[in-house]
Amino acid sequence: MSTAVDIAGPSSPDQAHSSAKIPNEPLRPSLKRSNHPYSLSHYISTPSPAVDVKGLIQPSPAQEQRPTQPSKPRRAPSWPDMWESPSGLHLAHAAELLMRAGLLALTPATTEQASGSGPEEDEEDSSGCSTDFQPFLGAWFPFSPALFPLAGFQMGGGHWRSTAVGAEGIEGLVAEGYSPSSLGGGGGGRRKRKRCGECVPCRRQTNCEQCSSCRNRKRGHQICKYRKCEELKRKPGGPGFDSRLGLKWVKHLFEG
DNA sequence: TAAAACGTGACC
DNA sequence: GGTCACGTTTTA
Ligand SMILES: [Zn+2]
Ligand SMILES: [Zn+2]
Repeated sequence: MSTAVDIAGPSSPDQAHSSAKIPNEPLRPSLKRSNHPYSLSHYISTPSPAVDVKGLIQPSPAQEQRPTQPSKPRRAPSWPDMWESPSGLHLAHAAELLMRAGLLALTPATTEQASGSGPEEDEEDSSGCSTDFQPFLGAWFPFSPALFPLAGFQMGGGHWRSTAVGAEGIEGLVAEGYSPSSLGGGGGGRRKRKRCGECVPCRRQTNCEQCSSCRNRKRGHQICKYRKCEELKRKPGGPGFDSRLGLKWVKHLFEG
């Protein structure tokens, strides 16, 4: 009874509350593309969406117009980037093994999910983000879904479709790879994950200004609690999962 | 164990 | 150089 309410949270009256920043679009350029036309009532348990929608979604026309790509063509997510786990584990290796075995068919599971033909965004909080891949696993992946978040290989974070899918997928890219500069140049520095941009909190566009994070933004350096990405809330390696074990297992599967 | 504080990566 | 916010460390 709290979760649902939490999400709706202290619906900020309007973006005026969104602190100073959170420029009309709280989401970074790469994010704001995800201009979902959903009727908010989807993610909010509010009897009268019309009202909240205004405050939360804000159909700013400015968002509509896409200036034919920002000056900075967010480089397409190259595989290696996505495979690198935040924990330093190179999923690439595992992936290679998988691909060699023909298991990893990077087919975007977006077929209809993105089509919007189905208003039912079966997006149930966190599960929604990682569900994309579920079919794969269930179908012919010898791994349990729980294995995937293993090496920071979070579907929610680096949505696969981004690579294969067309413009839409790429544009909506939120947590595509990481900046090339930060990848190797950092020198062992751990990279930050990015919000998925699709979960309920991510879709929120305004800060509540009431939660502890909002009130304590100066010191807390945290995003509004109601906007905290569900994916980021999860531990990078999943609860009680040792990523190294995961890789070992993968190798073991293919190399004996 | 959760929350607060802090360091700093990422982006502009 | 400033802001935002993720990840880690410290504190309660
Ligand atoms: Zn808040
Ligand atoms: Zn999210």
